[in-house]
Amino acid sequence: MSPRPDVSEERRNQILEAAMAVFARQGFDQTRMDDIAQEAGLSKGALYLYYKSKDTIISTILQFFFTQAMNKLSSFLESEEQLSVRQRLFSLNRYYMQEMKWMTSLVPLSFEFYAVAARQKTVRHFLKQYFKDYRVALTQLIQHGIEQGEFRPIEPEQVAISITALYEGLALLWLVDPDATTWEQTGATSLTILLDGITAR
Amino acid sequence: MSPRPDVSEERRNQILEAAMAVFARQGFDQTRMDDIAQEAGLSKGALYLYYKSKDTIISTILQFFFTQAMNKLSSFLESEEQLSVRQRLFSLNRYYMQEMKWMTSLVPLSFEFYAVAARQKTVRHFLKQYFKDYRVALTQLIQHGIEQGEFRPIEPEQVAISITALYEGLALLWLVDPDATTWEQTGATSLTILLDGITAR
Amino acid sequence: MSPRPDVSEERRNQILEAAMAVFARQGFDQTRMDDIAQEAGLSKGALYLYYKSKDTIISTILQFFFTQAMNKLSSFLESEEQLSVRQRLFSLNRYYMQEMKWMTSLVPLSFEFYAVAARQKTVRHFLKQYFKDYRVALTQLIQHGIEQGEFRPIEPEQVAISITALYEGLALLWLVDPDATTWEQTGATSLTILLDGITAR
Amino acid sequence: MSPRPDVSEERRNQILEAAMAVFARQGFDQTRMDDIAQEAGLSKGALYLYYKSKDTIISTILQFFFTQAMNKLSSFLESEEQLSVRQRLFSLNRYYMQEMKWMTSLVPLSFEFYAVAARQKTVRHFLKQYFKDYRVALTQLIQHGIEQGEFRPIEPEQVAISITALYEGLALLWLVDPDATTWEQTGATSLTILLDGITAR
DNA sequence: AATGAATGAGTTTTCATTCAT
DNA sequence: CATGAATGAAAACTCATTCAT
Repeated sequence: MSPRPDVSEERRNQILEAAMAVFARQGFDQTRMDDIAQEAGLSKGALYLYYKSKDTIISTILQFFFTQAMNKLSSFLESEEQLSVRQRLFSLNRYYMQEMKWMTSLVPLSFEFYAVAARQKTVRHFLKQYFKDYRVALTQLIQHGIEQGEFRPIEPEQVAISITALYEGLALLWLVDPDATTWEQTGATSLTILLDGITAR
Repeated sequence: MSPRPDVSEERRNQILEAAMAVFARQGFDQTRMDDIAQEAGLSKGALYLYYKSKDTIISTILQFFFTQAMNKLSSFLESEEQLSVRQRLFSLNRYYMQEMKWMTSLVPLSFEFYAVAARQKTVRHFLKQYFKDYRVALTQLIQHGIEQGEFRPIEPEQVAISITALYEGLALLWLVDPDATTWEQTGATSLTILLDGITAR
Repeated sequence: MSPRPDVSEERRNQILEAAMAVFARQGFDQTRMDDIAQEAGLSKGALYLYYKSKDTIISTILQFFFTQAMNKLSSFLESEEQLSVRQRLFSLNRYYMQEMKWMTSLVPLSFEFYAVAARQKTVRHFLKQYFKDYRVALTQLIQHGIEQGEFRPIEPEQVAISITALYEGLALLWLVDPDATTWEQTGATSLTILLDGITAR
Repeated sequence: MSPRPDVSEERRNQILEAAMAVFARQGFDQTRMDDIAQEAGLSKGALYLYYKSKDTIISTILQFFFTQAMNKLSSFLESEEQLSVRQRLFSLNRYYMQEMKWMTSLVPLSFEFYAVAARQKTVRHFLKQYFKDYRVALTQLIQHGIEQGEFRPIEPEQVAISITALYEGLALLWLVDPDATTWEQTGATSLTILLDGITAR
């Protein structure tokens, strides 16, 4: 009479979120299935009802995490089309700097994956595609800036790479020393310098 | 005095190098003491004659690895004092790009440490100091450039951070996709853009 | 009286047959309650409505399986009383050889029980009784043959044991190598030899 | 100075014997690696120094057990060539009946393997070859008996199968009910009947 | 009656570390 | 100094059984 609602999807997310939290805190290898279970408020056995193995959880997170990051960039670039490229990049910068606060706990996850990428082909290939998509999106934006006369004629892809590298590097420095500087301002300053370097005069 | 030469130091280095190689290949957690012993051509027991534990090996590598990186930067900055700051930075860039080739196998090690830094205070603090030293050194150089009139008056520390972040980010992108671009050129271009952004006009 | 017919017995048999099929295929220990449930087309929970535990299912099968085997022998021996003992044994032989075909899938079950018998007193005792009953029935038949002058005076129980052993042994050889020989003929030949050995001359 | 003797072979046998004892007592699936370790007087870890897995131990036993059984038959058949075939078969019978006593604890092992054979191709194939070798050896002996005029012209292979089946069946009956009869005599009687059935008159 | 989600004790296997030789 | 056999404390994963619905 009362059809039990399907809790599968809910459980899968519940486990995924718990796993992300614990992985970010302890790293993949230092995290026990028991830790995830406890964080999720489930039993160890329940984990295996929804995910085949620890590796499956990890690779599900990999996809979820970077797909979401890419989606955020895409939707950001699609918006505010009336603004100048420079303005849109600064807007993105502010968005990232603000994200930092609640992503505090998730940035470590990125670096877990980067470490794994060095030794696992599948992870490396996935991230390769992610960074490629990221680069392509930024390249288009820079190209647009060149066409609009905002930037001087410069290889747009190289700029895209520079921007990507800059932000990944800043994330690392921030991870290691959150109090070293006022990161919001540092992000803005770095972007300013870089854009000044390509701005048409 | 002692008839036999002390091989302690030799053995310690032998183990360290073997460990670095294997750690870079497999990651800290995926590496067995057996793997290190085999790579070093020693027995597992011998490892414990020279290092108290696996963790001790790891933290010895941490110090060796980043201290060496810092030393390289220092000695680089001390040399070529007759050149312009811009020239010296490009020289450093060439040096790094060239290092990439033989450091191919060691870059993963950095990212192992970055992942660990997220969860271990001691590692994080060590890296914090490393990046601080790095930042200070570059800040001095930039400051010198400003004083020489090469660069416009800009917060030199922010530039130092930007440069550091840029190169760490490039290392990551290169790790994930070594064939994505001509990294030597990309390094140079990125630096060009950045320096163009701060060059006095 | 009850509007709904009692499906209990039906369910119990449904489960038993499913379990026999799966046990024969995978062995007791390698069979999951899930496997039985699936084979029976029921839920895992339903199994526990009709059987207290996996062990209960197994011991119910033990009883069902060998009781049925004994019943078959009994009813066989009771029939064809007008024939000679020799003829009745050959008739039984043909029956067994023909059974082999459809019992193909259940012979493994016997050997599952034989393996268990070695370590579980209750199973061993049950089989002990089964083989005793079997022996007694055959002994009577042989005794009858002696009295009829078909066989020379020989310890009838020893013959009964020999016949039982022979058929159990043939079942094993057939299980291990179904194509080694024409088992129907081998069964007949073996019986011929054995009966020739006790036939009055 | 004192070269440590290689204990590998010793350990491997030590483990094998312990495993055989425990497997015979508890069955393959009911035996824990801990049980074997304890029986062998070693730690669980030590087991894995000498055998890759539980399955490896089992299949090593499979080979050891049946190869040894075959060797015993072979060497038995090669001896006493001056005796009649009948005498040699009775001699073998006495040997087996006497073996029973110390094999008490190992017969269960056979039936463990027979149960596994039903579901594992590799085990089945191994046993298939074993029984084939066994059959061939006995066939030669029977053939010799026919040529010597001891037996009437009868398909020797069928007789070999009958003898093999008879002894395997007797082992089963004995396993289930060691006290049912005087097995030494039953073995002799069974063989007598069977040989009487093929003896030239 | 029936379901199937959830549990958690139990099992195999791994591996850092020790220590007798 | 050096070895490598041995240890045993984990850790991933399984599955009989329970129970809310």
